[in-house]
Amino acid sequence: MNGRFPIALHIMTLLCKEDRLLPSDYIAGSINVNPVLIRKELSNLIKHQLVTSQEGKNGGYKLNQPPKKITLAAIYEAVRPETILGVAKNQPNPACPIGKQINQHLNELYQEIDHSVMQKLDKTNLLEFCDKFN
Amino acid sequence: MNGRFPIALHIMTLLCKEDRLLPSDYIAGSINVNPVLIRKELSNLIKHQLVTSQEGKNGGYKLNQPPKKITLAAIYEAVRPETILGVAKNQPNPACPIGKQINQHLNELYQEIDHSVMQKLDKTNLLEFCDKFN
DNA sequence: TGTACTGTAATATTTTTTATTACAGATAAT
DNA sequence: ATTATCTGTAATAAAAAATATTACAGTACA
Repeated sequence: MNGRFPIALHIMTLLCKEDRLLPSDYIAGSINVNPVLIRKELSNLIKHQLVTSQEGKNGGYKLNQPPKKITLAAIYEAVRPETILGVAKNQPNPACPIGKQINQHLNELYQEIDHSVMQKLDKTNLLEFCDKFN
Repeated sequence: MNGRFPIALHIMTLLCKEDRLLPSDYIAGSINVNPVLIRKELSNLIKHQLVTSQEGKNGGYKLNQPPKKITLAAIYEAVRPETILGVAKNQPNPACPIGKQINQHLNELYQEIDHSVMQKLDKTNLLEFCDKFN
């Protein structure tokens, strides 16, 4: 789980709750981060077909699917780093028999964990998550 | 899952595989990071009673329990940050009804996920993990 | 034709992580 | 007992990653 997930989920929650075109500045104001960062994450969410945008005046962003159809797993999937965090940057000593093999075994372990996280996140959809808010 | 876990697991694997007092320099050499970082993580592992140390010449570190008794969950537990990653540093706008509540709901979600990760990690012990190495 | 948006690049700043230096204290070997 | 080799830990530096800022082209509504 990385730092982008809370931002992506926050964005998706806003888009779900306020069922209209929201500009990036509005979203950035709620999350309290820079609008450019939000537009970048929105670009990514568009790429994953979770969001659509409308350019120009009175434009903004909205959900591309009914929130009931969007699982938290799909949101996580969109922000998940391609190489699993914490493994890729390690460069253990290849001369050491343990160091030489550890990343392979770590990757297997991480994939198993990732799988169980996805299963968990797949059980909740965006509408259900949003219903928790007063 | 943070960046300390791979290091902690690598340390524990080395201590398991080489059943003798290992100095921090040796461990650092296998992981390819600075020895002081290793000693810091070892301090933490000692605090969690997974490892013991012997000071002075020919000293070093060794496991404090038989590897069969040490689950990967116990290792993860030792390096898990107290405040859940990615939530604590977010400071959403309290004037926004969504922003005001999001961290609470994120925390609940993260705790659920964390719980399922722990369940998964609880199923493998250090000996089993080490047996995967040739 | 102006205004308010998106999209994106380039750069700067801040934060986090990791490395380095330094040294006191412990203990085994000589 | 003296020396060498460790741990333990603090203080600082450097590197890397995350985030913010600035800038501006393109789009579409009014």
